[in-house]
Amino acid sequence: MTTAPGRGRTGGDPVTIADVARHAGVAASTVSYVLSGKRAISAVTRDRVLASVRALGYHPNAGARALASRKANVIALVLPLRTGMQVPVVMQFATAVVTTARRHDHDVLLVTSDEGPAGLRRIAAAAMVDGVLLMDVELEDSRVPLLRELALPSVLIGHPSDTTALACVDLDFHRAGEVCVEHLAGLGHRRVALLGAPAAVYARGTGFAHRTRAGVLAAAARLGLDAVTLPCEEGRTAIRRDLASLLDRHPDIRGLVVQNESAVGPVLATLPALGRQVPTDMSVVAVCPDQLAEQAGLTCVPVPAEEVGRQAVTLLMRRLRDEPVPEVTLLEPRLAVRDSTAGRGQ
Amino acid sequence: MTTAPGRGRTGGDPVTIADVARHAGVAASTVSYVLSGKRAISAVTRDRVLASVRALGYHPNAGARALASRKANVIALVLPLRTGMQVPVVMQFATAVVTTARRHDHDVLLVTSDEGPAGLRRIAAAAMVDGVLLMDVELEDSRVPLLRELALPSVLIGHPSDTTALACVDLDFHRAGEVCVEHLAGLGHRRVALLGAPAAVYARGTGFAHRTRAGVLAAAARLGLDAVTLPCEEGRTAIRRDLASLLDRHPDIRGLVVQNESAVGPVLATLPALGRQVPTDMSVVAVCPDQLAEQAGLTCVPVPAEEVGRQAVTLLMRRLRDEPVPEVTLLEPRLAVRDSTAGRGQ
DNA sequence: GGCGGCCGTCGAAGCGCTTCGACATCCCGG
DNA sequence: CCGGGATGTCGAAGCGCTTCGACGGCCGCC
Repeated sequence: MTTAPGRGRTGGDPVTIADVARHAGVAASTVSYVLSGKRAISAVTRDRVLASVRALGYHPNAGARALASRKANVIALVLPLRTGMQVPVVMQFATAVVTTARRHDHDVLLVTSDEGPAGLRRIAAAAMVDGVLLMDVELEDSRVPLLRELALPSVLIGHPSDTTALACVDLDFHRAGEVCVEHLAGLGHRRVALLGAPAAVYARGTGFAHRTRAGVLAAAARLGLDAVTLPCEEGRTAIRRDLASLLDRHPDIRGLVVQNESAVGPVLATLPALGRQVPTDMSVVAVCPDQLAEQAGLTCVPVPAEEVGRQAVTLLMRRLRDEPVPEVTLLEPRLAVRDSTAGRGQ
Repeated sequence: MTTAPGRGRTGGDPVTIADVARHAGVAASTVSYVLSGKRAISAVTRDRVLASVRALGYHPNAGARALASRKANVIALVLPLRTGMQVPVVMQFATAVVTTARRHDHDVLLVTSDEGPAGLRRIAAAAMVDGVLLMDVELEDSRVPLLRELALPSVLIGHPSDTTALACVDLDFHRAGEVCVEHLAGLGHRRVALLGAPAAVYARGTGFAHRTRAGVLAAAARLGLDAVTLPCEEGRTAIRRDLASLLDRHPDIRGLVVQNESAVGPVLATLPALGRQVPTDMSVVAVCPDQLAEQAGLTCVPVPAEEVGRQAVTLLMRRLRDEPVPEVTLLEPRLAVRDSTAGRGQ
């Protein structure tokens, strides 16, 4: 225990690997090898070094480590921080990402999409991160070619149209759409509608919106149901209007699939006002965060944000180790049946 | 334009400062000084260097820079990623932080509170960040003494009881509570109630909850109103129950202050069911994200998440430059009057 | 009994950058 | 016409870490 005078664990005096080496009576490289496990070290030396590490409160300097090893031990999380997105989902997702990354001894750098490709370029060129997690990927996403060009290990949340040489994780929204319709069909409903995302989201070519719609239509066709789909804007009054006009044009619809987080509440609030009790007159099933649906007693296909986050990080870590990963990982949707759906005549 | 063969801007070949120096025909240190502006450089040299920087697509290696300059140009954003928090607020806040930080040429490392003090220690000791933004600070927060000990530049969002040697930013929740009550009083209401955060939040000693309550009570006392305050749990049914029991015990309440994001919707939905039309029978004013209130046509004191985020980063940057900053920065609440409040007899 | 091989450790060479002191060069004033 | 302060540039010394090659000691094997 030869602690140099003045050496404490508190601010001001960063403990270096040389300090640890001196304290343990070994070479700095030995300390490094103990910590990284990249060479065999005798048990007795290892214990002595580890004891010194603890005694001095040593944490390797991130910059030096990154410089020497060419790994930052940081991943970037690129979030679509435009407002109006699926906020709680993003949050849950971010939590899962950070937690999982920490478990793999990595930290998370938060990057907003609106820095755009330049942001990615910068992050990559500065070697600030070893890999990237990209959220809210659109069908034709401008960042995708860039990722290929930069040869930056990445995992996408979402599902661009060309997934070659990428790694993507997503809920199987196509299947989710099918599951909703199958559920409604199983309850005996023959006419259903999808109240989808805002028109702008479809226009942007956002994968999940398109895929859900396709799934709804596919299942409807397969099961011989009548299905109509329409986008749905945000805001109480817009929703009310869209819903009213839908029911006006198709008064015999008995099943509603809602894929629009912010519409769930208003839809449930508006239906009774339009003379439809849920679930007696109208079955409602949503694709939305489970938290939201649970509160409202809503049958839904939850968006498994946490699971997606964990998977994404796991895949990225695998990529960082140069292990092969599947191009597309789709999570199987599950249906949580609650009180908002019921059979005909119940 | 002597580009070494094979040197491109794409993946694989990091461009170093030496490359730029060679390309521009100057010493590496000159390039550094051009980029940092820390020494005078002649216009002609500067332009030549900058041209080379652009031509080669040079971005300084973050690790090397951090190592040599002892600044990471990164700040940590410590978020309370426990669920059930004010999700959209957190998101808005995070957006503002990232955007503002980028404007100051800093990046943002996302850290979860649940790594706790150890996380802060690690980040600080590894010199990964130059400073820390701490959200969701409680009255007696265990991280506060640690911050002082680590001498880590920081800005707190929230307002612990002892702010000595700290820098805190927050909405003036005390004043917000007052503003709500003053508004209700101005409309002629004499009996008001505060439907607050979940009991657990008070128990945790969360500043904003306590302060709002204090503000409500202070204004009520000052203006001679009857005020009752009670916590409010989350979840539709709990809210309904709490609200019903409140109105049962105090049927003559005509003004309601709601400070619970997740309660806003259910409260508005439940009041008519309990025989109170808004605003005819009951005026409702909330302290919540404006987005939420706007949707519901609710009079509110918005939580200015963006503004707080910007301010926090600005203060932190100032701290990093060793400039003095005020210990407490309180943002003046403003009232957004909408359709949920009205005078008696209207 | 000697030698090849393995194990455990060390020293040194960078990683790419900043920064300090040194050194020209130029211009001004005396 | 020369000294001296700006002014502009350079070279070298690290920053703290990883990693490579080297090397001594030990064991087991022929």
